[in-house]
Amino acid sequence: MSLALERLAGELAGVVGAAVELERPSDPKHGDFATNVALRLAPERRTSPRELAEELRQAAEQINGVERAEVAGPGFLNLFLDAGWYGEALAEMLAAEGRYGAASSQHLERIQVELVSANPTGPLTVGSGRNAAYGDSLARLLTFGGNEVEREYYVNDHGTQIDLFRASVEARRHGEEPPEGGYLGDYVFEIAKSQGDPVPSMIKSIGQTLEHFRVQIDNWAYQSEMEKRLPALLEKLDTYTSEGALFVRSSALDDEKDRVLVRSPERGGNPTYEAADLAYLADKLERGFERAIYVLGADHHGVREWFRVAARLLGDDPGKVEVILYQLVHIVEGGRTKKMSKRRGDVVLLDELIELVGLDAARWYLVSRGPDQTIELDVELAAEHSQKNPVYYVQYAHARISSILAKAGGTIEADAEPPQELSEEEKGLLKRLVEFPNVVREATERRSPQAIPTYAIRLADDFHRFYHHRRVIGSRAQSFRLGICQATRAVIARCLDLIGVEAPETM
RNA sequence: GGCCCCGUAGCUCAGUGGAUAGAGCGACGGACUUCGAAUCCGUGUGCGCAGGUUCGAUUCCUGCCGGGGCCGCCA
Repeated sequence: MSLALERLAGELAGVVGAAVELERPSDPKHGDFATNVALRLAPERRTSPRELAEELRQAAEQINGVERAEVAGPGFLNLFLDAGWYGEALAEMLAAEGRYGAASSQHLERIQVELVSANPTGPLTVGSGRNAAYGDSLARLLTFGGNEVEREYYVNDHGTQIDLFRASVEARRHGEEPPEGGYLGDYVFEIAKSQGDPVPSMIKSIGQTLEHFRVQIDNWAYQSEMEKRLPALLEKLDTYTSEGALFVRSSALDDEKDRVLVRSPERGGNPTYEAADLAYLADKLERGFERAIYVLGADHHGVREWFRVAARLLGDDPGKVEVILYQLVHIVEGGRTKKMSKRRGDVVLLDELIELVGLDAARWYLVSRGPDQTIELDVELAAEHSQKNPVYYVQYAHARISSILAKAGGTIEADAEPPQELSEEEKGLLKRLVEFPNVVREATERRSPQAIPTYAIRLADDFHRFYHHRRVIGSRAQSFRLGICQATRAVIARCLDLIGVEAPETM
């Protein structure tokens, strides 16, 4: 929470002897900030909520920055703050510069975020784009919070799907149809035009798409490398052979069944994906990550429990493993919905979406929906509406402020005296800015980066309203208002950065 | 059959154990001699259904209805 708000909450907590949370009521009549602490505490204090609130009210009115306090409803305490408090809040934001909103006291960790990890059997789809936009934004939030974060892409470069992909390309090179279960997409024809193993070049092209999408992968891990660690790993595990296949006794650790790690000779004798998962997790944990976050599509829902079991099989803490599932992206064509399939070739590529709606709009769009929500993407509609994407509304506010600050010239006084009486527009905007640290904290804790674009829209909204009603340059409160502009611009820029979107000076 | 996600405005979606549930799109009407009109101001309808927990539930729990997804020696 912002320091100015923390100070208020702290002083109230001192009075009541318990933690106090201050929230911003939706109705301004209910104060600038309010707390329900009396309601929560009344039962254990054996008193009525209103009585407790009244006690708190009298103490609150003695606190510096509180203009007046009211008890309302069943026992809410509503605080009305004076201009001095708003000045304090603004000074804090300006002093913190770009760090405003970054967490200061939480437990920091070394975190790995594994994201995308799509098979290199074709270009990235918008489904992978959703994974990338979500995972990267989460990584940015965690980094902003002070954690040490690494983004990793796990490449399935070995196995049935890869063999089918190579065979499909090879077939097209000879003008033949791909084999049963092979890859039918148009891109296979393109790849078939060039010589050599299509897998390495596909991996390279995926990397380029991600880089263009502003996702910086710190490390690429390869399934084939992980499988090399298997023999040593298998010796340490409780395994047995049945019908020629090697099983691990995972059911002993609450898994729903024992898992095959190495297939029987009749089935090729190759290690399964679960085996590679296990070796890969061992590798992650050995590298010292205190938390391994997997960002996976909802179709991987079945493996969620497996990763936790895997940690236990390795004798490590399953609490270090965090699996985040996001629902799939479906494509809508002519009013009909269908699931994407890379094998069938029913896909919308991430590169296509970017081309169609623009990079910023694509990132904004894909991160704006909560991970639990299925996205139904109508490409035609998306292209048609792209100019109306709220990202431009937010970027416009940033550009507009940049223009004002350029016109005003000079430096901003961090401690500009607030006017005697603040307008509703100034208060509204400042209150929104005061909320920012909480928004960041909750977005991070709840793994909900979509809260950032939502907040950014509200902030831009408050700014545009302020701009229309209150003149900045040439007003008596110019210095203070320039400070507000400066702080607003910094927070908008931060929001956009957290979701990988540009903050333009001009548009 | 077991498990996961969703059901909020005409549409696409936010949101929260609290006081009158929001935004964008769409529709209609206003506002540029003044810091950027990609803007602002105004006009409407809604938490799938039924119970439970709670001072208070759209939010948590259970059941039902409806939609999507996963349950293979596939990845």
